[in-house]
Amino acid sequence: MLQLNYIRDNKELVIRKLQVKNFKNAEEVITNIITLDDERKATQKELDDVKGKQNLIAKEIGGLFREGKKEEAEAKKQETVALKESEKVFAEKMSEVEQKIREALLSVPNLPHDSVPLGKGEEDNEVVAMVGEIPQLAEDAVPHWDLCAKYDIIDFNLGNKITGAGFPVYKGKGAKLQRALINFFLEEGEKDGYLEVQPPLMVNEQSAIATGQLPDKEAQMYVVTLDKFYMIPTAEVPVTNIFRDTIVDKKDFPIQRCAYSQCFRREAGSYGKDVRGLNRLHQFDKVEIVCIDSPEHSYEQLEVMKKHVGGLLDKLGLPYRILRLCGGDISFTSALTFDFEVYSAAQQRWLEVSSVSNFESYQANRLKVRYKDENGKMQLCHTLNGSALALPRVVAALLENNQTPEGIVVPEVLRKYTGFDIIN
RNA sequence: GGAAAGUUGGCUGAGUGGUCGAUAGCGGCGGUCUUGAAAACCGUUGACCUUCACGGGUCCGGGGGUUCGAAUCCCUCACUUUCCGCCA
Repeated sequence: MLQLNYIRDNKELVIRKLQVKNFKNAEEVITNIITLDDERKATQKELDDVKGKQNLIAKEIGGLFREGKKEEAEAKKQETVALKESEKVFAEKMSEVEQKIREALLSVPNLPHDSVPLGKGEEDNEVVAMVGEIPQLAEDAVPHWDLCAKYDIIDFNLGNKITGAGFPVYKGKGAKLQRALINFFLEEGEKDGYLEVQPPLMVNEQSAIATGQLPDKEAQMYVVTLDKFYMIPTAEVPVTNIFRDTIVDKKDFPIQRCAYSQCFRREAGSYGKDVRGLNRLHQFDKVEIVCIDSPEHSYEQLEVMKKHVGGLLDKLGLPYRILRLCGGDISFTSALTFDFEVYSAAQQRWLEVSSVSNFESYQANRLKVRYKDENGKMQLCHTLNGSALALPRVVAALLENNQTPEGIVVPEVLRKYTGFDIIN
């Protein structure tokens, strides 16, 4: 959520920036919010006045009773009758206006950073880096879903039987490869100063609202109806909510957390080649990194996080590119996002394996994560997060890119975790 | 699943209808003492809305009610803890 005072002070800038995000009717929506807020202020003043008068009378009555002046006190009581009536009217108007403001603010996305390019969709994203060599595969190279079947390491049909599409069963070396990647990612995180946490996989409604999954993305989550819990779509939700309603110490910046979790996404509306094999799953494994920092340093921290994510891919020997998402493709809550995509050589496709974002104070405003600045003033923190990394597509690329006539070669860095160097 | 007790400021914990935004301790900040630190002592220390300011208002888990007046009484919801039952 944007801060109302910021909108008031920077109306033109806000409207201009919202247009970069292709937000419709920016001018109208923003003008309306300010008008509503003016109304709120006026109403509050009247309400405060009425309450002030009542408080005064109540005190007088208290004094009169103590002095034993009963009749005078009773007379005073009459004075409050009219005040109570108008209090009711103003209070109703107040909550009505506040509700309208809240709804309007929730509908406004975060403002994009100055560096966010204009654009409508993914075709307009800016490629900022290309790292590694695109592997040249043999003529008979096959996509990962064939390799999974050939070596019997990931069984999609079995998952279909047990649950449904998008819930594969990992077997033997496939399962071990999963464990190896998780351990590798977590230990690399620890090396770079991230404290490991293991969060709940279900969250309550409040947590889902705080990080922005509700109300807009409700259809993407699995819901435990009996208890009204939501299966997490990413560890970002529980890990960021660790800090909900807290005042953190600026001495602790940057606060860095990493967490492995399974993630659950309904992925309503997906179809075709996008969902083949490991490309898009309903349940998948991911190590997430979450940071909290001051507004002054959050963009520095974003670079630090990018370096961490890139380092993981370097070590795995996967070719990748980094995209700066354009206004049309960047998420509702993000100010600046870099996507990391690995090249999956048999599919000849780029697959997104990480998304690293700075949310500035947008999430923090809903979460109420604050710190005291040098002057002792309360300030909202900046929150950031990124995948480091999501497993399935990393596995897809590893299988495809490393296939040889003898089998699939396990990257050097993973061997101490897998205990084998080839899948055959 | 059954029963009981709770939810107060950064933390612990008083307060059961009127100078209570709230006693006290811890912690934090400032100071005295000290070469420095610790200890001791003194002072200070909640958030939010509104206002140029003075000031006014809100907040004692959430919501509603009673009352001239609610942290305090009533209703309701949520959560926590303890005991019993069940159990990885």
